[in-house]
Amino acid sequence: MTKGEGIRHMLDRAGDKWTLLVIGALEHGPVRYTELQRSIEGISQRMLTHTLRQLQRDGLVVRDAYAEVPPRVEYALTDLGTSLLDAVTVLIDWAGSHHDEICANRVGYDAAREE
Amino acid sequence: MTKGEGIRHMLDRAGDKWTLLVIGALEHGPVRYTELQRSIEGISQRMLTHTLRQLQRDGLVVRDAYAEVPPRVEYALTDLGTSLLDAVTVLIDWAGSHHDEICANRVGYDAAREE
DNA sequence: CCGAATCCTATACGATACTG
DNA sequence: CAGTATCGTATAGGATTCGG
Repeated sequence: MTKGEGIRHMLDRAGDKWTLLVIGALEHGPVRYTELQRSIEGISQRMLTHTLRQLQRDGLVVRDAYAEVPPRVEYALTDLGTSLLDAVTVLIDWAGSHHDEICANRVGYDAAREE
Repeated sequence: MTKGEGIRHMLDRAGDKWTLLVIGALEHGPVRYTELQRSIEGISQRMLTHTLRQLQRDGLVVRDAYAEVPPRVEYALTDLGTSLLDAVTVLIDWAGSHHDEICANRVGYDAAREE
């Protein structure tokens, strides 16, 4: 596989708005549907469900439903999902380290355009 | 910064369709505009220019124009851009390693839905 | 050769309402 | 509690054309 294909493939899975946030929310073990919705600020039911289905389909997340009253459904990372989280952590750390620098660059760039 | 914010911030820079591909294309030193367009398969002029401007603004890429005939413009990664490329490489490798596995999972998932 | 400007479309996403 | 269904919108991005 070429480098370009690798990047494209990765972005197809993780490039949307919520996928990485959902994976991040599952970092510490199984989480219930409602708990996910609370912990991921701003996500709608529609997108939470949709994102979870995508992740299930790719084998990154497993869904476990318990026949109880009230119903309980838990989602958890598979080994594959965990390995993606590890890989993504590097990028998250980079973003955290350089956030201020990038913001400063933007301010400088925009200021230069206005002259 | 929380983990959620870190993920969101990273995706705001790199989550679009072309950013990481452009950065990847600049891996081995300065590249001319037309050369970039050739090496990044499928990119339109509009998106190449737009993506380069974004990267310039964030300080990830520098633009060098030479007053020659014919005109020559070269783009290159800054140190910041190079550091992002390093962080992204981990994710590219992950995608390459697990591409087949994910495809197989999808086939299995879809087959199960059709029963 | 290196773009900018315009037009157009697909789709990702949010809001809302409803169900087992 | 854990979803599904429907609708409306915003925007990313492609195609095309024109300019320095």
